[in-house]
Amino acid sequence: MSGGGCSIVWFRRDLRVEDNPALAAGVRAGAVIAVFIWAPEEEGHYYPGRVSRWWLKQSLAHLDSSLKSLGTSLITKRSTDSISSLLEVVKSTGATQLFFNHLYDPISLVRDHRAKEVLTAQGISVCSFNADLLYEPWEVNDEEGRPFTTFSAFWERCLRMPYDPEAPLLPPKRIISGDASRCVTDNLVFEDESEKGSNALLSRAWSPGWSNADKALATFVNGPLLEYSQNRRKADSATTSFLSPHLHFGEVSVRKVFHFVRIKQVLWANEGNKAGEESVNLFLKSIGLREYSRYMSFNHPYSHERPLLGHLRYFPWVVDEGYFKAWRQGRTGYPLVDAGMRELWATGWLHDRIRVVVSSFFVKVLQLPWRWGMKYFWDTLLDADLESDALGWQYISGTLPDGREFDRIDNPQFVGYKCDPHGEYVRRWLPELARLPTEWIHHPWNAPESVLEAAGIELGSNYPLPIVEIDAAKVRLEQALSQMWQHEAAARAAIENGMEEGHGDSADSPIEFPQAMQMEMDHEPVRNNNPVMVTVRRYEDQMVPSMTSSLFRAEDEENSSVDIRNSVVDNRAEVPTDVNVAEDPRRNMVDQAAVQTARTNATPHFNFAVGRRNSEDSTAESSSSTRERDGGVVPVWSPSSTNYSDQYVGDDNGMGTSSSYLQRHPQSHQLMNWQRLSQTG
DNA sequence: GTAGAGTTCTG
DNA sequence: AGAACTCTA
Repeated sequence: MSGGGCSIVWFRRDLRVEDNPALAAGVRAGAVIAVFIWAPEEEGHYYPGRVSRWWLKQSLAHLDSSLKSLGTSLITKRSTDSISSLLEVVKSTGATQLFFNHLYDPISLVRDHRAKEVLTAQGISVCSFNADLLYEPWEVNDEEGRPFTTFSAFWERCLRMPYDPEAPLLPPKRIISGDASRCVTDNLVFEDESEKGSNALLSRAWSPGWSNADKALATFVNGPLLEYSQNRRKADSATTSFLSPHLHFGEVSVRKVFHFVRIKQVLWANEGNKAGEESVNLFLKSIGLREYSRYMSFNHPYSHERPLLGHLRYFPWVVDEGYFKAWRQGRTGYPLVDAGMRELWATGWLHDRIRVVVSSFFVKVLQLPWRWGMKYFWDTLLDADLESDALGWQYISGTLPDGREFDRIDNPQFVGYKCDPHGEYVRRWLPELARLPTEWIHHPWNAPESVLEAAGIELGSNYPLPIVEIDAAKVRLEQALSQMWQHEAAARAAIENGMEEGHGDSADSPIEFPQAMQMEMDHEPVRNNNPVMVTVRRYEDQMVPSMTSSLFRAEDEENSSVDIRNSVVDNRAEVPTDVNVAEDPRRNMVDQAAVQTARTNATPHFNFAVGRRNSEDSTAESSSSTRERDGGVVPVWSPSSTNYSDQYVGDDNGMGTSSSYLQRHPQSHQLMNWQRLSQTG
């Protein structure tokens, strides 16, 4: 309306027309150009996996048709640099404003900040919004104005915030389309020929797109939610929300989910329905975890690559690609683990409980580096989500103050009888064990020969023996920990002698991904010169030998969508991803301006650590800038504004230099264990 | 009312 | 694994 210049609404992971503040702002301002830019190279290692790309493709098509019915359409751009593409769109449309919604992964924080700077410098007015969280990360602080470092404290605070999360916005009634006639739309390619077959299966189980997300929400709230607290721990029940991929792509807003569910809760509370009330609390907690993952990512933008607590810095991870492969293929010899891994491969989906089982097995029993596992999740999960997965894996690895203790090994056999008491889940995904009685289903290695024979199982032949015994794993873990302690002590001694800097030694650099995975991720169909080769190796590498096509086909023909979905997962996305911000040269630049910005914006970052904390710092300002909802605060984060080493390593290794993070958790289990161990060692 | 066992929960 | 919590005799 004003001036005539139209505005660009930049869609990213907010692929919805309802409760989309950026879109609403665009509509309010006049004519709108809706844009989506596909620039996966910006994600570094974390090029989206096959199933995730499939989802994105569907979701964009859905969004486009919604926009069309409202009066405009989605401009898509294939790019290697989002910001230049934005500039192009600006030039070709004469837009004068840009609206977008916030993201909190490390790459986006940097990119969006830059986008704002660059576009503003071009005279474009840029406004960004919160569309992904109940509260912005910088709104949620403890009494002293510092960010929380444990989930429960964080979540409690969220639930007791003095103001409610914004109420969801209605979809626009219609959109006036800006003139995009001179703006070229690229045809985006999300799958190659070889992927189409596998992808075809997905549409039987899932319906991407914002209005489907809405339906999924309604279905869940009116159905399984009531018994969520009862059923949530069953691996095989269809009682989870199935919202995680929808949430990942922003097809439904958490605020809507929150309000919807809260209304139900009030209703149940009035009826004295205790179970229902409790279910809502539990479900909201998993929403809270998603919320927290963004919070952590914002406050610790390296958390997808490096542990928050550094007490495992010298842990000698097992770098064994054979183990890794056995895990991926579901051939570890532990039925629950194997069933999970095969389900993951076949469907891109896992119940949250099972994610915990397989990742915990990965870290504690196989003792493989958690980033490998996280990366595999990234490649295979339908709801792959960098922040959530980083949080999940760190939790499992015991590198969060409130994570699991590192030296606790979950026994898949016992866990199996808890979350799959009748072995149905195992039998579904491990056909070779289908005839094994429940008594032995989670520990076939103990079954009498006659039972195995009757079930047609020959251990070591058509089903593997345990790849590592649990007892052996315990021993090995203890040894590894004492080894770690020795290194730790040596390093400490070296520092005390002034021999070296505390950081920067080899223990700091992450273990590289195995060759095979590097290949998988580096060779993306779209940008690869030789797609055929790539595709093939990729497929072979991830193929699950014992199920192969037969299972696929069976599932495919008969049991349609419901069945695949039965494998349930709850709404918590657990996928990891990792971007190479750490490699970003900017990280080393001293950029006072950025620091300044960051501070005044009160975006409490990681570590102005101890020193800063005492100085009056930005608390006061922060609360003021905090609530400018519209147009306001972009999550400003700039790698240069943080002192990397301080951030975590220093943090917690217990060496004198330590600063922020762990110091606030002297009581943490991790630390205590660690000290205890240190004496042993 | 209490000791002790059993159960559940833990982000 | 361990704490907290519940049930039982």
